[in-house]
Amino acid sequence: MVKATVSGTVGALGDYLKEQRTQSRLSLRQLAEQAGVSNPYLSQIERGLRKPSAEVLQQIAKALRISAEQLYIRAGILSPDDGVGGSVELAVLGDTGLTERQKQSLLDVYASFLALNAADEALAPADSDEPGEADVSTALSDQ
Amino acid sequence: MVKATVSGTVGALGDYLKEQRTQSRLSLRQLAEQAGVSNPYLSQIERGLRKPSAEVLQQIAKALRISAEQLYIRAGILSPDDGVGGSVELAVLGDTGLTERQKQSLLDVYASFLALNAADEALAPADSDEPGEADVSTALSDQ
DNA sequence: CCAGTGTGCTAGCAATAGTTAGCACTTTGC
DNA sequence: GCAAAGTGCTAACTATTGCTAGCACACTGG
Repeated sequence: MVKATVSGTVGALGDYLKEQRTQSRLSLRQLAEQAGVSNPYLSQIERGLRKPSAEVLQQIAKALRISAEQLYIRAGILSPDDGVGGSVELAVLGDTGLTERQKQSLLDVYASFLALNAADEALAPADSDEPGEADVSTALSDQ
Repeated sequence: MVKATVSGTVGALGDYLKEQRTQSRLSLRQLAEQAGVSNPYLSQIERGLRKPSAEVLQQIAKALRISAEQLYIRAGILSPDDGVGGSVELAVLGDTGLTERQKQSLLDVYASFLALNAADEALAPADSDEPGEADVSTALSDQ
């Protein structure tokens, strides 16, 4: 079964989209209705046969509670560090949806990752690619 | 001269777009070339006659060094504090010091926090049955 | 005065986004 | 066993995107 993507990148978007949808336990029709598009069309987007318009993509992202920009990035359409090079610390601290403790925890984890990588790099340089599907999906204990 | 906006919101996007372009001292053709679209088309977008596709909008935003999400928000298409806690996601995804798996983990934790708070705030469990029992420390040690 | 180049805009066409109607398959309940 | 309602997909059509060619106006400098 060959994959019939219209143009490389779109397939990735569709895959990510579907992944997010199923993870949200939404049926194709449900998401389609929430996003205000027809279900066949959403189906085609997920299979990479169509490229959604800006408005449609926005609606879908909204329905999935994710950023459209993130959708682009994850789909490989937009390079992560183009004009949007916001620092993680600032973004986290400025987030109004997090408590102070949560911010602290998040930044601790972030710092740990960076430290870990720094140590790694010292030992074995030249690491860049990995097919990461690290689904932690953890509901942590109360913060 | 009838006001010829295709649909309310688009006009706003066009206005903001033009504002950004002139502010960057770019001619219509210059921006069009940088964004990889034709100048007549860009013109039409600015006047609210056409709604650009997701890809085109992204290219334009990139050429203007602004976020497409910002474009949406400023144009009034997307409400600022909607589903878009996006800046954290963007910052994390754009961080070159993290591996993909680490980004995923971090964002999962972040999402968990948000979900937790949302549930709290609404005082409505609205639970969707979380399978994972992992914990921050687990996510950490395993990267 | 008029070629040359810059600006943005209009017209008309080709490609494709997004639609409604309906098929095939699976599960649920009577 | 089979209606009913769920899932996703195909097909044919309309509406819109985004293109190329070219116009009208302003500003240069020869």
